[in-house]
Amino acid sequence: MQRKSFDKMQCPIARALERVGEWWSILILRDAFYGMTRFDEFQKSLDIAPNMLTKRLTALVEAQLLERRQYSEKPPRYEYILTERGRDFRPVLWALLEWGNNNFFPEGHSVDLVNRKTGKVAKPVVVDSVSGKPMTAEDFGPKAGPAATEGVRRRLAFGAAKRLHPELKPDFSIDKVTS
Amino acid sequence: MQRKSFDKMQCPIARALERVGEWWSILILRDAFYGMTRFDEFQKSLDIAPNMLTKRLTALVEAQLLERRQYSEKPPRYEYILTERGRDFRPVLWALLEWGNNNFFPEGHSVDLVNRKTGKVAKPVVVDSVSGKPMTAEDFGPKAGPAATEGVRRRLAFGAAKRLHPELKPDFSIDKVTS
DNA sequence: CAGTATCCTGTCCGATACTG
DNA sequence: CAGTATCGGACAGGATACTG
Repeated sequence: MQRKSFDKMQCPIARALERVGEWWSILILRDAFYGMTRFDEFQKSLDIAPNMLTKRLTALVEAQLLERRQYSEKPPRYEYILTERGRDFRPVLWALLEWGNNNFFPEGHSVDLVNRKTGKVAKPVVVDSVSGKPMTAEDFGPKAGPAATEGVRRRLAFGAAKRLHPELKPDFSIDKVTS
Repeated sequence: MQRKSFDKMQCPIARALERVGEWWSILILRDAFYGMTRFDEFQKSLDIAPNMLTKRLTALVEAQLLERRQYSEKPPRYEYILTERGRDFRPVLWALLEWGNNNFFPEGHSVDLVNRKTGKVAKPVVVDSVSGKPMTAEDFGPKAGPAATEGVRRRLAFGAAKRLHPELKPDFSIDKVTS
């Protein structure tokens, strides 16, 4: 064992990273969203070593983010298509893009997300679709779910304890809620 | 050189990954959002080797996601506080959490994002704050920005070309927009 | 408590050559 | 075109011991 399995940690972020935490994985998904499906399309775009690409593609297929589909009988040819689970990853990619744009492009943006109808540059924000409110740290926070284990509870309790320090402003967890 | 520098790639997602692409980095940020600030708080929560934690913390400080702040003269003690750039990462974390919850917790959620006022479990979605519309792949797509380089343009053009295949449904880029 | 110092192993990753 | 095979280097990451 070199790296610990994050699956043991009962945390949704850790489990997500278990599938897309590798350096190349997210970039491959990005290109899949750009419409790429074939081995050499990915390879040219990413300038990645072929053996590495094979490995990452295989892992993404096993994690069911991509589906390997034969599109030619002879010669046998395969393409890699985003599954629903893979397409569901889009919000993460966009949040990451927005963060990258805002923080690491002093020279100006290279890519923007654009409204197809109006042509205007979009400004992605995360909103709670239940209440319709933007998900600020003041109004929303993490809370133990039905399947929470001891480790998770401890971490959440920690945030609740620190709530007393008003000069720090993290996402303090919610231990007791006025429901 | 082991890994290529993603900074060379003029892509916002690649640049973002340059800072948070390491396995532990995002988990450290998660705990920072939970309110943790000290070395041993992170260490206990993550069960990470101390030398690795030192390395990752240093990298996050250098990337200006965390700030190392002295909170005691003698003995000299430091804590790690989220900078604004670090706090700005929250939407990514929440998108990742949501994706993890939806896809890898058949046994039920361990952590939910909750509306503090109503106590209801939130459903995070990405919305364009300019138009107020949910950012679906049909209505929004990536487009070359003012500082786009040749490599980026090529990738975007690729998506546009594939637009002709209606059976595939990626985020085809926007080459020409009816503004 | 907050790390530093060593040592070791696994593997990520790149480079290159080769195949049906 | 779509990979497989092989090689080697760098380093992430783990384990442990130690320090002020």
